[in-house]
Amino acid sequence: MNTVTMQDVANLAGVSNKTVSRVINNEPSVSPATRDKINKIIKETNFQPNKSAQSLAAHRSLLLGLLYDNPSSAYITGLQEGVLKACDNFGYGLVIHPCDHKDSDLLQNLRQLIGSTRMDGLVLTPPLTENKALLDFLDENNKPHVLISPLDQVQSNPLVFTDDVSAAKQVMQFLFDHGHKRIGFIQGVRQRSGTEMRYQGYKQALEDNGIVFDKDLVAPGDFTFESGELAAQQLLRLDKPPSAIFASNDYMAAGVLKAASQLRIPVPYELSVCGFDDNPVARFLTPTLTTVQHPVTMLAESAGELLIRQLKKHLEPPHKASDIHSELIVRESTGPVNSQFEA
Amino acid sequence: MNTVTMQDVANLAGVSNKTVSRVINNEPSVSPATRDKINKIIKETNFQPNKSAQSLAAHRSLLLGLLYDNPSSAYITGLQEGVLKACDNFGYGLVIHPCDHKDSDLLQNLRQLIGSTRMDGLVLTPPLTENKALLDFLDENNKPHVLISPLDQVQSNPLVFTDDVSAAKQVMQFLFDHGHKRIGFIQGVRQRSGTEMRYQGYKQALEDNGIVFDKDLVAPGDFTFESGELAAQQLLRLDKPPSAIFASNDYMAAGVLKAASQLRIPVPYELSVCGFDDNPVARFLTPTLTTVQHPVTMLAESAGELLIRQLKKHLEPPHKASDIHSELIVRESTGPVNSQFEA
DNA sequence: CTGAAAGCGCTTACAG
DNA sequence: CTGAAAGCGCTTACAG
Repeated sequence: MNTVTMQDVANLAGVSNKTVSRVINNEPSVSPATRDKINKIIKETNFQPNKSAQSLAAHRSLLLGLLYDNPSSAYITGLQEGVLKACDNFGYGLVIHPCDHKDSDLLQNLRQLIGSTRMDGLVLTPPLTENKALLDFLDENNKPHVLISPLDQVQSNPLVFTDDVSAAKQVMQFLFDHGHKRIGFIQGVRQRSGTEMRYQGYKQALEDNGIVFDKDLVAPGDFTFESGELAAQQLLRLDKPPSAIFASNDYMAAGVLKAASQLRIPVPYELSVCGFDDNPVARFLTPTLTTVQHPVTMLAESAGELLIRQLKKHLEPPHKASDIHSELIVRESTGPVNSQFEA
Repeated sequence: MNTVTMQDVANLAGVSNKTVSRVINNEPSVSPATRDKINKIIKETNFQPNKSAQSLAAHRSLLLGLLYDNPSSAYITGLQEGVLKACDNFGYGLVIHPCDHKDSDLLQNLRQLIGSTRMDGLVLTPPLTENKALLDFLDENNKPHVLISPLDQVQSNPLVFTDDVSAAKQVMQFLFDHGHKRIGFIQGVRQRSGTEMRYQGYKQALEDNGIVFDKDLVAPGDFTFESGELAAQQLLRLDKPPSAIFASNDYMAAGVLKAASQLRIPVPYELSVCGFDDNPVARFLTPTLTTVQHPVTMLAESAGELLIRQLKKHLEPPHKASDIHSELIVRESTGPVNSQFEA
């Protein structure tokens, strides 16, 4: 296939390979004329530097690692798309690594992976972002890493984050605006920052609207469909059931739709349902789900860029963090209280 | 991190680096004693060969490429999981490459990708497996590739396949067994082998059961939710509507559920619905969807192994193809004709 | 069964 | 602004 080497280009241009190297790496101190000539030859010959040779000589792999442990395929492919975009833009390759955050061999496997790929840096996603042992391990081994995560406290690591508190408040405000006052809430897995932030958003929105918090309207969940179904059964069987349920993610919201169907409660006429994440499932349900779009691809691209900037000394220093906004997506599963929509 | 080199291991073992190389690559003609001693030192020092050096010296990247253009995230992550497993087992890395099979720059982008990564071989999935120009391009550039695809004709390329005809027949047989005689069918994108095979399965099953084919019961679709909804509306408004609808994939089956809901036709009491693929959405719908599990992870692992065998001369020659079976998953959306289930 | 020499295609550190 | 030399850590081709 492409077997042109840097030396070939250098010979054609009548310069040393070092000068070609300078052009490839965008180093300064090459005369414009020389640079142009070399670039022209690179284009003509379709020269592409050999990554293995670059890595070996420069003691860096030009590889980024992407670590995740998430049950949502849509989240994973969104992540990959974003990080790949950043990698492509800066000449990096990507090593994907699905893992199990509860596996006791996690660190051992990771040590193996890093040892064999020599990846230059990593992008981490929840719940791995909350694994102290993992973060310490990366620090000790001097592997730069950027986290993608809801921001719930000051972090010592570079971070790309969403503000899940305000996103949850948006959902609540939408429901208030449609006349709902008794709004149920289904929590996610405990001790995950996103879980806590969405719950805070729920509570703050109640307070901002002068509605007294009622702990009976809060049901536990673990982000699974089944837990959403159970939680909804609990909420809908209350003496004074809610007129709307806000689930901390879309899988649980799908479970709410199922529970409502079994209890013969028509959505959205007697119950409004909201989710979180804008998982594709939200579009395929009947009725379709009102939810919050989680801008995972943009987050991932930012995270990739942030990481690469850290790795490249001659680029500006990394931003400490960046905030990307979520967006409310209104669909059929929500409506005014006791709405009289046509069937 | 791990900065032990082959030379370090050789020095510790009192042999030349060539001998260590032989052990690492499982080459024959090393005395058992020497091999054991070297393996022991490798373990103690936690030595892992530098991939960049291996690639550079051996003129191969030890990288596999995975190409896909599929709207289903679950399909993509399933693929990746399988190919990654094969890669891990044989010391290969994986380069993932989402692409657009309708993009006119497809080949140009691919040329770029292959040139920059030097990937040793590729795994292709539909619809890329049916892109003649792409396959020719890979042949011309001498890049081994394995296809994952339904098998509808003799293929010149190594292939891992499912038999979608018999899988579709399984679905039909299940419906016949429950008394259905008028069964609607929603087709997928034209000229894709899976589409044609599932349709063949539908027709063959009718014939095998002595039921006359009725073209009014077949509606076109394109694998999207929306197309399934439209097709179902068409079928359900027939003078003699079907008592069951078999959609060529789960997204379209989800659309059928929506259409049924809007037409106030209760599923499964007055209509049974079947899909194909066992996409996660099938579990989250209400009612849950009866479908055919597409064993994509197993297919992908087989494809990866097949490809690696081709690349390694000292392993046995590649099997020409292998067949992996699909499995029917029965869920709530199907039942006997006019079933009187409890609500 | 084992090893010495050359080389893969780049970058680094230095010199000018 | 440019280049000559050494070297990154392996494999190849050969010799014994």
